[in-house]
Amino acid sequence: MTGIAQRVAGFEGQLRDAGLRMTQQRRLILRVLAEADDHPDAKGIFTRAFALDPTLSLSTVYRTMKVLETQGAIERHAFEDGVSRYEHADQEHHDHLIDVESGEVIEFSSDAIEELQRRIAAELGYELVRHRLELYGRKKRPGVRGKKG
Amino acid sequence: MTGIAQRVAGFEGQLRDAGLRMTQQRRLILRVLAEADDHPDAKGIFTRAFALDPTLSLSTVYRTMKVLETQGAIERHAFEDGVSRYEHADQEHHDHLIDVESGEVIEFSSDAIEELQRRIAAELGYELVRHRLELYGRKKRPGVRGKKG
DNA sequence: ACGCTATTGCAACGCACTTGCATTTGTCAA
DNA sequence: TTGACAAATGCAAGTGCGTTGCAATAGCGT
Repeated sequence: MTGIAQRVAGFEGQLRDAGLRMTQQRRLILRVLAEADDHPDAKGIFTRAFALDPTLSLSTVYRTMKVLETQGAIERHAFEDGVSRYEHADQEHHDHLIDVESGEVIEFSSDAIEELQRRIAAELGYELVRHRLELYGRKKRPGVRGKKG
Repeated sequence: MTGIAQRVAGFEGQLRDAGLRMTQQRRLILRVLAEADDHPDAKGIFTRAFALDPTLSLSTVYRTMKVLETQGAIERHAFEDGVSRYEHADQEHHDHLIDVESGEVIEFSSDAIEELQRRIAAELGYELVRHRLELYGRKKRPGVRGKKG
């Protein structure tokens, strides 16, 4: 895993190249994101960041998320409830499985499914640009399999 | 294809069994949905239905969509823009490919991808409950293939 | 240190969707 | 048919997430 400090520093240069500024607020939000191992929404990010700097405002979070997304520093997802959730983007492409009972989000990736999607699009006469795949599942209890359980 | 009239009549019985009423508004919305071959949102359905009966209100459309979904008469999807789109449910399961240029929605289904998803979930220790799969693609121009085109 | 302008906080706004309430209207029983 | 009761409707107000106009603040190059 890359260190948080390096990540933030690296992003600072990226911003500067785009003529943007590395503000206290952006640094703070970036840190919260880097420390997150889940998929928080704007309010969640705000809450965590606000605890560290109570002058932060929610609209700054929204604006910052937009900047970060444009810069490719984070990825935005909207699961079933429709609210935008974020994760930092310094990782391999992956899709998500959501536990329908707990709401827990599990990441996974499958070359087979990526390839299959590309092929399906091709068969329909399309070049695949991107996709959205979410699996919703229920945890299997080990030892219970089949109707006769 | 099933006739619209039968579909509406069939649904009427379904409603009655659930202790609900077949009102003029529901009949009207059902007809609009049956005649739609696209994936309209609530406002789109309202516009089409309003043209046939200008006493209809938008909140009735929203409420009716909820009833229809609960009864399993329609399916709700939310693509990238987040607004809910609807289609009648008397068809096989399918996923969607969205043309990123025109917004056109193409339906497709693939047993291979269904099976693969089930397997992936199983490998993570989950039983697949449902999924959401959307492909976003760009129309391939015939005769242009590869970089040297 | 200075000045330009990006960025911020705040409050107001936009949009999709929901809801409280008084009124209308299916439906079922007589 | 008619009557009555609960379900459904229209309207307007309310939610919730996200955006935006504006005046004040603060990065950053000089």
